[in-house]
Amino acid sequence: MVSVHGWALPRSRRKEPPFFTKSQIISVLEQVGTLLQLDGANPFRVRAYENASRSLSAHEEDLWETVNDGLLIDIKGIGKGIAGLIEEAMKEGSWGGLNSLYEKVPKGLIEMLGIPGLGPKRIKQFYDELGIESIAELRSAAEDGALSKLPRMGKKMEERIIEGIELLARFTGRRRLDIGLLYGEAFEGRISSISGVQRAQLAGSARRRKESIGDLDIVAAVEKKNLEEVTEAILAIPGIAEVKGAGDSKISLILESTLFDETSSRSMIDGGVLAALGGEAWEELESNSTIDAQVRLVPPHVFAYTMAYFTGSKEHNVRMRQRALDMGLRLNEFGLFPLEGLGDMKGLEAAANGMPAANEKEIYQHLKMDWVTPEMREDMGEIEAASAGTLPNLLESEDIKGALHNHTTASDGAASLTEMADAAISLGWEFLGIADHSEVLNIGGRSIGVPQDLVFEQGKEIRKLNENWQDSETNFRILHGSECDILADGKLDYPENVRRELTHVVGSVHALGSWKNRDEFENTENLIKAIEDPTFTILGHPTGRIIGGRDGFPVDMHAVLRRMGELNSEGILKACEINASPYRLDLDWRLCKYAKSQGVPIVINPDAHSTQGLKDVWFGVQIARKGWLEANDVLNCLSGHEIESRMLEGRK
DNA sequence: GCCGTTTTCGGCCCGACTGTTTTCAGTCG
Repeated sequence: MVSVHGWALPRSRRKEPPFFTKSQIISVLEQVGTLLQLDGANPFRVRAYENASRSLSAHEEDLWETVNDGLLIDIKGIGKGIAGLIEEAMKEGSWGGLNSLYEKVPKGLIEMLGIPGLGPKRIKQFYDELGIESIAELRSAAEDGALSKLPRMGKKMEERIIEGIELLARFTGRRRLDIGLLYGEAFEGRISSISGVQRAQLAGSARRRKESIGDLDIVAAVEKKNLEEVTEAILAIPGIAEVKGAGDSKISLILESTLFDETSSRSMIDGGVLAALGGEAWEELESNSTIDAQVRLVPPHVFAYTMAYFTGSKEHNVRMRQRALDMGLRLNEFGLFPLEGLGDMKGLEAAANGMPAANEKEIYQHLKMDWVTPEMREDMGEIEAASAGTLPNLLESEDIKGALHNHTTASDGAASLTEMADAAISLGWEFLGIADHSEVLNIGGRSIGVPQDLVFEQGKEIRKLNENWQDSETNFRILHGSECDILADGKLDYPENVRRELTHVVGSVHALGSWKNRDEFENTENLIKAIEDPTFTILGHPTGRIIGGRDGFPVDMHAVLRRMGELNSEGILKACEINASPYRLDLDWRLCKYAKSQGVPIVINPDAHSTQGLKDVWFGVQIARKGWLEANDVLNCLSGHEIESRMLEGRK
């Protein structure tokens, strides 16, 4: 659902420039794109704003510096018009002509965009012709039959709109990666086992391991003669709540959790994903969830092309097609063919005359590129790297030898120190970092932090366990850390002598309230202040976001990572966590490459509150791969011995 | 609105599905 909250031009609380932050400008540009659509603007002008917003998010430098250096228009996608807008906003604090655009478009129109099947054109038509400004008005107009009197509208559209409004109310939007993968893999398994399906594979954002998934895409290779019976078999799979459409090549439906009722469905899920899922995910599945899914049925010889196409991302595909065009070729979901000489042939007919590809690798080869792993297909530089042969050698799950941020019963964990250690050993790890909450933390009025004297007790217990393992020649050790609260003023919890007792300090913000009510400049300053504390080693869940739950606090992560990079270059270890819980996945993958470029080491931390929770590391690895990270960039790949000395030596 | 080994105009990715039509517009991914 498109949230109307925040759909207004921001007002600056600052007395001097820069009056707005980069993230505020990014969000305004994106909103302007949507508002222009609803205003009936030229679609290419709309796209220009969307592109500008996107390229600004990818822009790694300090925006205020870029503006002052006059380098704004050097950013691809930002021309004279939008550059002027940004400059005025940052320097003068005003938004020029945008005010009238924001006033002109009623907020209810934005909400209507969330209704499936309704887009800007029809919403504008309803507004212009019938004065409809809200979902409630739209509903009554549909029920009264007023909509069907408009051109190219009929009874069916009215029904679809009413259904869409109900769906919007029920369906809360995107699913977390863990939930999406669970559905996706179970459904993929079901379809694969249908006779007549040569192969079926999950594509889309689930295959790209996005942190949240809007809907599932599954591609199935089916001979034409089997199409009918396969379609029938797919529609008979248990767990289909609703069929939204079914054509010759595409079936759209809504899945619900009864898909998992039979154990055979569960057994079809990939071991890695299944193992990584705790009981909570299952409970959530049982309770409420549904997810949209699309199945694409294609002839086996074009399967690779269709997989590439529906894996996306949209942005990656646009670049791929552009590259094909530059080589005089047309790329689509059926194949790759010369622009000339095909006459009016289209789609599958044309594919018969195209360049064959048995797998995705061959498609990329045709375009003179290395194969790009699905996680990286986001147009974040992978097109250029694949063309130049400089793609990174990504981190693998097998490279992980431990993790540094986990909880025990000393704070809010469910398992004891020895239970957590045993679980880590059975995963084949060489080390486990314990980082229970610091003293100040209480949740719901109940203190869950570890009091100072117990920190010293925990240290003794850990030293004893480590000695035992050493004596028995077990290659395993516990690293004694703390997840130390970063207070609102940028100071760390615990007196310094307590923090000095520890091998590592994971500094995290928990009292989000005061951080969310402050502006980005102040938050960035306070976060950097905390990081500069000599005892601080790892930045835990940097923004505090909960996927599908709440946004993080506003902070300029580029600036934070730049400062961390400077300190690392002085030989002081300041690492950044990728919190691997599927609820967080924070540091965001979009920032990993930048962290790496600044020389900031990454630690993938499951933030486990139980033995099962350790397996969340798998999700962190997916996100690290999505962020271009290699084993060298990730501290989890050090041996137990190396990590301990790295932590101790890095502290100055 | 942006962009240019086709630079100041004329493009801007491509196809399926649906519902409305009798050739196509809107939406979606």
